Amino acid sequence: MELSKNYIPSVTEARWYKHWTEKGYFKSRPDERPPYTVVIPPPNVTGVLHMGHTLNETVQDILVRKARMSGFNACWVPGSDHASIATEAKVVQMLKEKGIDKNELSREEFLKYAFEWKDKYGDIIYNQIEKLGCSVDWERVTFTMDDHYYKSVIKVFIDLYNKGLIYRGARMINWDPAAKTALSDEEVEFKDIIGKLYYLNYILVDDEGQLKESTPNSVNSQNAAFNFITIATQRPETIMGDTAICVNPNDERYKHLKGKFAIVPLINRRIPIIFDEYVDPVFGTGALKVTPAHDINDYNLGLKHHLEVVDTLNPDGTLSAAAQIYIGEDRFVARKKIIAELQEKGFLINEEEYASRLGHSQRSGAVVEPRISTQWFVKMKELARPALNAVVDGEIRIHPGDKFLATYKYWLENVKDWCISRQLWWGQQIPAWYDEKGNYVVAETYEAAIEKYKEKFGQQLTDNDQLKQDADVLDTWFSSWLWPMEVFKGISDPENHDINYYYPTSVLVTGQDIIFFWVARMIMAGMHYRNEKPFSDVYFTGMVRDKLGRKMSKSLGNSPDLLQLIDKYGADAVRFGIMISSPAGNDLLFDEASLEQGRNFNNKLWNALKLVKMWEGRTSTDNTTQEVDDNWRLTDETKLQTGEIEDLAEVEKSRSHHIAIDWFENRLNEVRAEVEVMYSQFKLSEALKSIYSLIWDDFCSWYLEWVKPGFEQRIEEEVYDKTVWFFEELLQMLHPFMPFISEEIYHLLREREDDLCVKQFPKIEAADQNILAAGELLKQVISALRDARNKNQLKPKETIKLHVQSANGSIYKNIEEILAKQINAEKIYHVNDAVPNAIVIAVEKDKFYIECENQIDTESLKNELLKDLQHQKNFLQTVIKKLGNERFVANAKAEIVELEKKKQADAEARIKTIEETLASL
RNA sequence: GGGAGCAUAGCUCAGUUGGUUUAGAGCAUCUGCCUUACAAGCAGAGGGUCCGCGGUUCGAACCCGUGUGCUCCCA
Repeated sequence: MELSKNYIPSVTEARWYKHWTEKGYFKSRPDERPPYTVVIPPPNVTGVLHMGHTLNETVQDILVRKARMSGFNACWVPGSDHASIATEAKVVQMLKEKGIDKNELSREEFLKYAFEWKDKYGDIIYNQIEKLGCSVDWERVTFTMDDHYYKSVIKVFIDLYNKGLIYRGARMINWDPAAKTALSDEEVEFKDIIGKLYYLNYILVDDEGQLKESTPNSVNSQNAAFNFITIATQRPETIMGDTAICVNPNDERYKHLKGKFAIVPLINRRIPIIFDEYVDPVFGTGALKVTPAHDINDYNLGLKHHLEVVDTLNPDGTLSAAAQIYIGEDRFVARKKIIAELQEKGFLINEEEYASRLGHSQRSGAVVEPRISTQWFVKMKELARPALNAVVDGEIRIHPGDKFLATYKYWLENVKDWCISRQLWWGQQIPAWYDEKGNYVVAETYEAAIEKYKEKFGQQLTDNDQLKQDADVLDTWFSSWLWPMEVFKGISDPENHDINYYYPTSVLVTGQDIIFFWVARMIMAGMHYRNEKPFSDVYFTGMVRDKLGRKMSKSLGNSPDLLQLIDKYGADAVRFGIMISSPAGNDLLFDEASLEQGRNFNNKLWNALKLVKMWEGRTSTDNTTQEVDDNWRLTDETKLQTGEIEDLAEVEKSRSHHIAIDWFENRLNEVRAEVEVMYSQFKLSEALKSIYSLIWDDFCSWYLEWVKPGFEQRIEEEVYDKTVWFFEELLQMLHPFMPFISEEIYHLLREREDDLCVKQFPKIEAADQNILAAGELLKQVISALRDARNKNQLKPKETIKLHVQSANGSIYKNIEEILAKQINAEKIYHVNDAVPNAIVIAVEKDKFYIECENQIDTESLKNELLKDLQHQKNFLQTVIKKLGNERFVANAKAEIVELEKKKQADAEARIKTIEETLASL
């Protein structure tokens, strides 16, 4: 079979994904194996997968594939989220472009458009998940608005309401004037701004001071007929909502104002001066205007002092009739006009810059208004306690823990009630039913509501129109917090087989930005409804940034298109690129260069395949070592004794191949163990690096070169078989990270029935440290000799004669063949004395002499050796100093002292070698 | 304002209970190679005041204090 020059991902990827799904490898049904369950953090249906998702899905796929290959019944549930606010905004926008006004549609008509939208974008997302190679169970796709899901959300709402954990009430909430809905505290993002502090004069009047017709509604600084109190405010446009001025009771400046009143500029409302320690006398003028309808702190003050609440804003952010002036104008426009008027009329006496933070809606970006509004809330305190304990007690482990544990704890310990109603249509409609007077009952259906109403209010309703359902829907997170349960129908059918088998799930992989929105609340819901954690481990990935460290955003245009990347580099390379630069929990700086590295790695694997395939038909069975037996690793000496082989010289020739095989097998075991530890610590990037290096450096650069037969030469069958086997093992290790190419090469290496995708990992054998050390020494010697060739300008094609002077010459005799091949030596001699007129190299205790025709630059050789000598002597010095320190010898552990002694001996031996080498020059 | 985290090679990061041959990797850089798997490659090299200062210790990249700089969360 002819293999292409380079690996071409596009063809193989589609073919293998189809094969895997046809074979049903990703399908999971409960069985006797232990489950490994992962639920996808549902991407919302508003868009396409961005690089953050790509990282996230890749991490999950690696964990799931690894589990599937390690004896677990792996189940990865895909799905998507209806994303109430975001989707509704997009649908409204889409309708607008079609010339349709949402307000002219009925709820049902609007939802029809929304579901069309969902089908379109849901499919785009699923297509991308597939292209990326994600091994999700496609028969378990769940959407948060699916019928069973919808019903379970309603069921939970009713249940929590009946338990008194959900209530309805008028509270200060965050209002999004663009989306015209309430938001939860978590949906508000604060941004630093440079605002202004405006100093305003309010005219003071006595308590009986009814405003007379003649009272001016302007003051001039020259006009001294009035007394004033000066307040400082950031929001002069809210003065029409002022219902008091508050000062600190201990503030001497204002003590005389007890019982006095002030007049709100422009609208002439008379408001009391109140006293409360809440006010900081140092801030501004020490006098605070109180606007209960538009500030949470003012609202609390208002409750305490029984102040009137005047809401001067409409839901869309324009001024309401209650504002009396600039009615219907946008809050920001009105603000400018009010400032101008205040200035003109002399009320504004000063303004200064002021650093502040302004709340923005996470979804619409609009500046959020604090607003009194009647909404539905979840009482969080009671739900929070078990969720806190689950993490604090270590039942749920967070990775990386040190970073997020404190954040998690703080939030739960200071949790506030959760506003869950949204003034939208896209979502689960709140199951509350009202009569004309506003009395309500909570029930699943209209019929049930009628019954409930009768019970609660003792009234028989005769006419169907008498109860109306709440028009609002629930916060999307109020549905997502049930995700790990309801994807297995754990809420709608709590005792079913699936939920009992798959729950709790194994690991949740998600972004750290939704720790409160989602993670904490899922734990609450899980603890409440199943009395069991929803997952054992939480793995937080970092944020994907561009290579300059900037957040990826549409406006910067620095967010690449996933499908284009896959087209250009292949899915494996994308997965490789994003994982190799993704240290656990840290932000990753995305650079296409790492995808290129992934593509190059594909190619390296491909070429290794080509090399091995070249040997396929060239195996030789004409050798004493042809029989591969279980004891093939026994030393030849042992075999001699047992009579298995009769003559050592006979096997000498293949000896070096055995060393290569021996070494690589142990190296494989060593890395397998390392990778296993990294998996358990979620250090996936590190694991990939280890596998990458094992394949590229150890397998391709060293092992394959060591066993490579000469031009037109045959390869021993045992060596060939072992090589193919090693290759397979490497592909298996790589498979969770790069599933497509590993499967492809696995099948090209050898005709076979099975698939790598579900091949089970072997038991990890311990690595023999002595063999590993021998391999390292060989590599070290080869590198040193190649370096010497380089430095002495020996062309790669020029052959050399190598003389080895070692007290332990047999070591080098055994690896002579490899050594000669690797440094292009035509002949290797073993000597007992220095060889004159040669390039000398000292490695550990051994000396090497390169005999060649070039003029030898003794001077630079000498310098090189002197430099090394100095280094060794300095090192020896520090060791001797340490050992000479009585307190070190007395206090340090015995093995540490022993180690230092060994260091000393080794350094002394190296120094001796170098000195002898120098003497021979 | 409160809290958390980080600072190691040009860049991105490892570095285990403080002792692992006077600090490692990948990428980038430099040198030499079109060597019959691979130039998307091969061989080799250079590169560090472990942020500054002080302390604990026989011994500190690691522990403590402090300063500086960056990032994030919360009000």
